[in-house]
Amino acid sequence: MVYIKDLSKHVGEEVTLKGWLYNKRSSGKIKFLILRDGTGYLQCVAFKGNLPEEKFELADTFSQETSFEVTGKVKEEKRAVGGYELDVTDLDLISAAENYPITPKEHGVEFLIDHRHLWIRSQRQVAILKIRHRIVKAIRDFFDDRGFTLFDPPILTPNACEGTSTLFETEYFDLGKAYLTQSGQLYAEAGAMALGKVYTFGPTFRAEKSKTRRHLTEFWMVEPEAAFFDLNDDMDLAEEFLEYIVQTVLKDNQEDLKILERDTSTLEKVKRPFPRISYDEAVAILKENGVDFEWGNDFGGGDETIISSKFDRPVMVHRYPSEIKAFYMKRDPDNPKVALAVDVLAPEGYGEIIGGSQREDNLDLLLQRIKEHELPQEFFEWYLDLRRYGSVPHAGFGLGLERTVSWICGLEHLREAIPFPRMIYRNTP
RNA sequence: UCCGCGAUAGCUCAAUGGUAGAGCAUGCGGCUGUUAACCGCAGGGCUGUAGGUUCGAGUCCUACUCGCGGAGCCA
Repeated sequence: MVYIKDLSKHVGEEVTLKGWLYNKRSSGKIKFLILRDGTGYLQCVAFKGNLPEEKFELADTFSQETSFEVTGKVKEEKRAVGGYELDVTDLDLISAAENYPITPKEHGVEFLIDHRHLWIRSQRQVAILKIRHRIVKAIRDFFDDRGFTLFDPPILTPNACEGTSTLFETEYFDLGKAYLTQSGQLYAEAGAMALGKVYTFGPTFRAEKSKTRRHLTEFWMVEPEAAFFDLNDDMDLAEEFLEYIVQTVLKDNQEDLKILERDTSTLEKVKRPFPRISYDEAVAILKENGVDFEWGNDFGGGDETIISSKFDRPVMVHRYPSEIKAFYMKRDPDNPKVALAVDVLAPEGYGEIIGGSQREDNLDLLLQRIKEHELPQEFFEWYLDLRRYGSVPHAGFGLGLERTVSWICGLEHLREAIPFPRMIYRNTP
């Protein structure tokens, strides 16, 4: 048995393939069966007379998504999808598929998402999932090659990490409530004090009732954290990281990007250095564009689009008002009103894909922040220990995997960037 | 939580307040190079639910349910 992606090595040979029927066309004495096997698409041509009569008729009984085995000679054929074609000499049914719900015509998003378990078989979804896989591998390769150690944080946690988001709650035996993690960052900080440079990579959960195309309740996040990094080191890392991911996908997934009809010219521009602007400069941009924006507020989705539209590559916005940022972010010694935080805004309106900061490494200041945010100090004692025993400057960031996939693939909605999206009104299939 | 929009055949959508229609899918027939193939025929509907207005409601009104998008919050 061979796979469609390897057909170039078998031109002229008779081979057997297995897969599913993607589409079928017939014209009397000739039938075209489009086979898909997860690695590609292949037009199988059944000429009457080239295969036993009963096998020729068997093809008529195959409906969309029927699984079957096919044998024939491989030849190059410009007219066919993928550039190769199979002259069928034998054909066998594996299992029938009656009335497959997703037909070759248009469907609404609601119908497709109801049938997500089948929708992922379609060409477009396969391309997205392959790119997602390549991005995940690029992320791991990037950090592994730069001395970062994978460090898995717990998913069940006793408290709200940043004390702001609404979290999913569950009963944890006799210990009361536990929550699904919204970030592995605090644990990553502990890891950085042990291993120097670490990254976490796993699912995170937000119970916010967000009803937008940019939100999921369950999504994947990668969070590097490095000891002895300041904000500039953090931004250097973030831009090298994004450049690597985008250029890797451009190198390895041209076919998939073509299927998605992604305009790759904007992705090709994702090269260092990225523009770095302060929050103040970003506010000035908004005001120049007629937005009535008050210093101290956070940017909304529309604001982010305006700011990012001024640049041809991702833009890093740093030094946000500390009031709107998490308690653990270090304040700028030159201006305590702002935090040493950075958000990276993707181009083309895809918004914030990275949020990061230098962390507060001073015990007394951190204690003060916890009080100001009215957080329960007892839950943070272990975190405060990191400042009690050899505290060092450190920084890190979090990158949302689905937003990154969404941006690189040019998707309309985050729900296509993950195999089984979890949204506020949907947890099936 | 708030603000908009929507719900008609398996799917995508039409239908001035006056007999509920098309394309795709499905079934049958035709075609030796098709590219979401094409041509012909056929089956397929309690118009989201409950009320109301009207001689008459898919269409107008009210409530509800479900969904979609946006705000807030964030990756």
